[in-house]
Amino acid sequence: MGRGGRERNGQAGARALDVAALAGVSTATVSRAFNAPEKVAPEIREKVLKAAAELGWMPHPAGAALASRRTWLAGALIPTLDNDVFASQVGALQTRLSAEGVTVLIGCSNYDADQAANQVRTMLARGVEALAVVGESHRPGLFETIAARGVPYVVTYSHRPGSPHPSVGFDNAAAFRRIARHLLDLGHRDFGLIHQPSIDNDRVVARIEGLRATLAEEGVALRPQHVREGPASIAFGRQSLRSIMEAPGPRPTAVVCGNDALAIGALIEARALGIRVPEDLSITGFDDVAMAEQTDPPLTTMRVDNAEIGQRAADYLLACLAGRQPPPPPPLESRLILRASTGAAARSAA
Amino acid sequence: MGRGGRERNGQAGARALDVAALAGVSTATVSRAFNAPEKVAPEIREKVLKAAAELGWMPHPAGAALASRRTWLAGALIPTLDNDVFASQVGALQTRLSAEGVTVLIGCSNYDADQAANQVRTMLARGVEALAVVGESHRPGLFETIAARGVPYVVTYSHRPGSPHPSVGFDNAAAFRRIARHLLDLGHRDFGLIHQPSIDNDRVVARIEGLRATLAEEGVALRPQHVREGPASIAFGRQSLRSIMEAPGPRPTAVVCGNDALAIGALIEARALGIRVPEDLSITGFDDVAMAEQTDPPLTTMRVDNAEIGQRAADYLLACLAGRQPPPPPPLESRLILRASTGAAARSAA
DNA sequence: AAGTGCTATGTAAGCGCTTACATTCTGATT
DNA sequence: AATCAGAATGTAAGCGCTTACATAGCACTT
Repeated sequence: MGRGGRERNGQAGARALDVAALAGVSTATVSRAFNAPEKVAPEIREKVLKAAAELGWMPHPAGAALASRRTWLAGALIPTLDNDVFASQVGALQTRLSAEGVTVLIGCSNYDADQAANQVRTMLARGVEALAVVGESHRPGLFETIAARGVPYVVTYSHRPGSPHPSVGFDNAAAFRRIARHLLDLGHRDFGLIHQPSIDNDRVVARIEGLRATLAEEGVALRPQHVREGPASIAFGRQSLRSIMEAPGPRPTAVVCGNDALAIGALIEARALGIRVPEDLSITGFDDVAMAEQTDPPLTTMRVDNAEIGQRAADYLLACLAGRQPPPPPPLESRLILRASTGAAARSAA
Repeated sequence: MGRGGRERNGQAGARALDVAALAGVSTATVSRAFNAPEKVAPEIREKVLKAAAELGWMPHPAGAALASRRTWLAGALIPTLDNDVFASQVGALQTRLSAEGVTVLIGCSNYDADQAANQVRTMLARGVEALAVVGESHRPGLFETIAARGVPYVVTYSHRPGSPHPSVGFDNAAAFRRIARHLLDLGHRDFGLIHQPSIDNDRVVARIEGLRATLAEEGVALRPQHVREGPASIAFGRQSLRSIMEAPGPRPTAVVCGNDALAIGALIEARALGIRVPEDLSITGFDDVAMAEQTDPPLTTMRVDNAEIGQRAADYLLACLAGRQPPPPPPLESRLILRASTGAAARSAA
């Protein structure tokens, strides 16, 4: 039988009806004054706005969402907020979307595919109208679920040629091919690799494959004893470099790292071990964090414009929401930043 | 006259009514099966859940919000996502809140008070039921606006004794008093200071005041030519240290930095200038970032557990939402991490 | 046998807004 | 003067859900 006794709670309790009454118009006009100002005569619009201001009224989003079937919500699925790379992507995405009145919901997967799937489910349940998700290695059916809802989405950060998904990012494999080529050109033939966990992480997998493929072109292979996989931390970089250099057999003359934190760790440990960089050993990073140009020697690394990824992803999704059928975005370029941590290969210690 | 021709859009178009029909119950029971399972007989609940699964139905949040007057939305206002300190706070806040079914909306002010006010307005309009905001120096009336809506809030990151707001954070002034005391104890009497922009930033202001106050106790004052204010970057730290050391008159024997990035920059520049740390100059940071223990020499700095701030803020807000009147949270401790960048004062060059 | 207190379910009235369609009013056209 | 197009506004029917209250069913009492 419903609640009966209306009893508005004194607080934030103005409704469109109250504004309409105060302005001497109907609720339809109130709504139009806010959502389609051009359809309301200027002086009436003025009156409505004044009445709304007086009552401190703003359209209640739940009511609006229900009636208009629009939520003005978008979602961003990222591995973690604790990584600059994703934080700045999301930041840019949000800035761009909020300028169009779209609020961004953030979901963190903590690099776990199940959590990712849950977050997406939650966002969908919340009614997001567009979704940006980092990477494309997710639980099977994830993208289908999204598409089945008719929600436009875009993969961010990585751009794999041949991927069935629209994506805004760069080609991770190509980026590492570029690094490999650079080192090969310097004469290196013995390589080490320190990288992040590759499970459920297509970016890391692509990088490793890009590296291996390019080395293979010159008949060079990575030796297992020169490869380390672990947390993307300075500490892991240090410990890995030490154990690689202590491994039996010939030492690598170049160590490729999955990101700058690992590379900085490697650099620090090399110094601690009395290994000269780049004379005895070349080291490369990835990301070009602020610290990379301040290390001694400064770090050769790849730069990617993460804010631009976020922004382009936002633009793409916005275009989809506007009903345009935008072309899949082109890949972004990553750029090799040559600094002093790489140099001509030392005579191999083999 | 309303839309008339119902015409459900094939897609995600199941309603509670459809589920009810399929399960052979009323919509009330469907609702209860989801929101108050204990009030529904187990076998009926089972049937409802199965029917919902079959139709791929989930409660539509706008309808739910409208009817229940609950949005299960909370907001977090931070300066920027581009800073680990805030990113991890938000991350922890979100993890905790989402475990209770609350979705977090993030607003970035970019250190601008007007943007902050706008973001808060937007979040309030979106119907957030609780708010965590970094710092307390905001546009006058901001907190009143929030409180007027009956929305519980908590100030994060800083905890100022005597503040009228509930806050989860540490006492920035006390933290810098601690640093000052440490350096005074080491015999320093000539200080430099490199800090972030202080406008609209109560944390930075409190730190500076804590430092000045403690120095004053020993009759020590900061000389204007030894103070620099600018972006919290490694580069600004470098350039500031150089210009401080080049300033006419006696050089400081200790330089206090507003955060680790500035301190790392100062450390790098000291090395470039041939100034020995800590023999000739002591340097301190703030935050204890991962890099701080890897610098040469490792950096003396203050550690704050940002994840814990986020988590406690979440717990406090959750308690408010549960209708409990939780006591204002106690301040957190920041901890001085003594490393090798600080040492006994050199004989003053005065 | 009738009454009592439970608990599990159903009924139906909104929540606050948008929007299709109806209505009114204007000024231009015939 | 009559007609009509077009613009501005009003009317009122939902959007999909929750929940106060009513009701039915059941196990005990007395």
